[in-house]
Amino acid sequence: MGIYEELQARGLIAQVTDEPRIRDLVNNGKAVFYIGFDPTADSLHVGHFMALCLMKRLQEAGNKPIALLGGGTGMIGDPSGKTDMRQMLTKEQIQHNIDCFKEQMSRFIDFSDGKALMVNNADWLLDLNYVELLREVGPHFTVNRMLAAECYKQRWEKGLTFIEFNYMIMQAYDFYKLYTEYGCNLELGGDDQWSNMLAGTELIRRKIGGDADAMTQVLLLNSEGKKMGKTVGGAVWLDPKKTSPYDFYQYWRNVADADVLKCLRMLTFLPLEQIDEMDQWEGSQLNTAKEILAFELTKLVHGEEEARKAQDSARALFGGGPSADTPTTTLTDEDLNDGAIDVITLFQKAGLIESRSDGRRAIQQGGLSADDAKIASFDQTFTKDQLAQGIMLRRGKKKYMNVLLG
RNA sequence: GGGGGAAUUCCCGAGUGGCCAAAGGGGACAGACUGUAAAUCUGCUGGCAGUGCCUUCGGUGGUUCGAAUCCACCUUCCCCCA
Repeated sequence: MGIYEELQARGLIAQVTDEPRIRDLVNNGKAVFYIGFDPTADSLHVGHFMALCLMKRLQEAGNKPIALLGGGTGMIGDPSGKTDMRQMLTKEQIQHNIDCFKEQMSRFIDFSDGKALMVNNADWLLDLNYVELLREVGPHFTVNRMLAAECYKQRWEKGLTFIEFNYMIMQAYDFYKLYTEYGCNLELGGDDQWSNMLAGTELIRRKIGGDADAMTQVLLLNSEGKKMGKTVGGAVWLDPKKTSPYDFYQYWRNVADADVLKCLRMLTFLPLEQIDEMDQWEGSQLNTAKEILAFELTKLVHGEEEARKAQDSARALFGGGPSADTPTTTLTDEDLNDGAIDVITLFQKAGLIESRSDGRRAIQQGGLSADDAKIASFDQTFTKDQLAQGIMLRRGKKKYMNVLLG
């Protein structure tokens, strides 16, 4: 089985321009492919992670990846699938984000000895001359075709600004540039990028008669049809400072039953045979599959040690006992009042309640506990001695904090 | 450039002078049930305080005993025409 067939079996391939040709390229290590990453935040997230995994799989199969950082396209903003225009980033923000991206990427992809390249499209896009560009690429696109592109559909209601409308041109130009400068013959991206990618292959064909291909990756949607890797608080980040390894682990540990196998196939590097076996599992047995998924992904992103810690503390917590890796807040004597502290203040210091009112409501509903004993009254207090030994505070089933006296 | 409309608590969306901290829905949170799942049911959702007080309805002023609701100006957004 070649890498192409494996990608297919994992359910990763969404659309391709020319299947036989792409199959031949990637299976024989002849692809020089690129994936673009626009520096919209100071950390990569799960969506990028999928792209990096695809990059890694293809690199291991002997193909050469080019990671394209969007220092130039980031100045425009991709409207694909967005309902609103993004806030424009300053040049400084973009540069900062690029630096963060670079660091995180090099942990996944081997850039040594020219095995992979990292380039920044700011290097060519920022120097473009407007009139020259218009003459160079303008004649190869028609506005009516561009408007018909699926990726702009979402913007019919809210309005598409001219700057964003040009994003497709910029991305097409990138591919053209990489094709001519680096012999890049394949562009990969999320399925929402299809229109932009096609624009690139067409530009290459029309301008210089070259054959370049595009392949999109299936977007990771949950069983409700929403993009995975998002929480109420925002994205699930790869940066441990933004999403802790424990939270990262828990995100995957808590995916819906219907999504576990799909995630295992699409995101992990476990052999397909092993995953197929898990496919037989049912009911609560799926919890094991979820643990495997969470562990494998945490390991890929944060390393084995962090993954182990996250798993241990999750098991300990849900198994009832304390754990050495429980998140801890340390209080000082200044936090105490006459050698004691009241419940609400305590939970507030631990960051488990948003306000004192929130704390009162939580107590009324029986949502708070300390050392597995439910808090029954607002005016319960804890003494210095109790704190000194450490108290495990808990809100609901999943949020907890160990409190110590420092 | 001309004409019309809108801005409400996390989101959508009621509310057109006191009974509004503000209907309803969504989401979030908590409880029951469970498998750290889904579905379902219940509670809860500005802050501080034990029935009271404080801050909120785009911004700034004004009218009034009293304004989310009325007036003026400002800002932003949308729609129609060009």
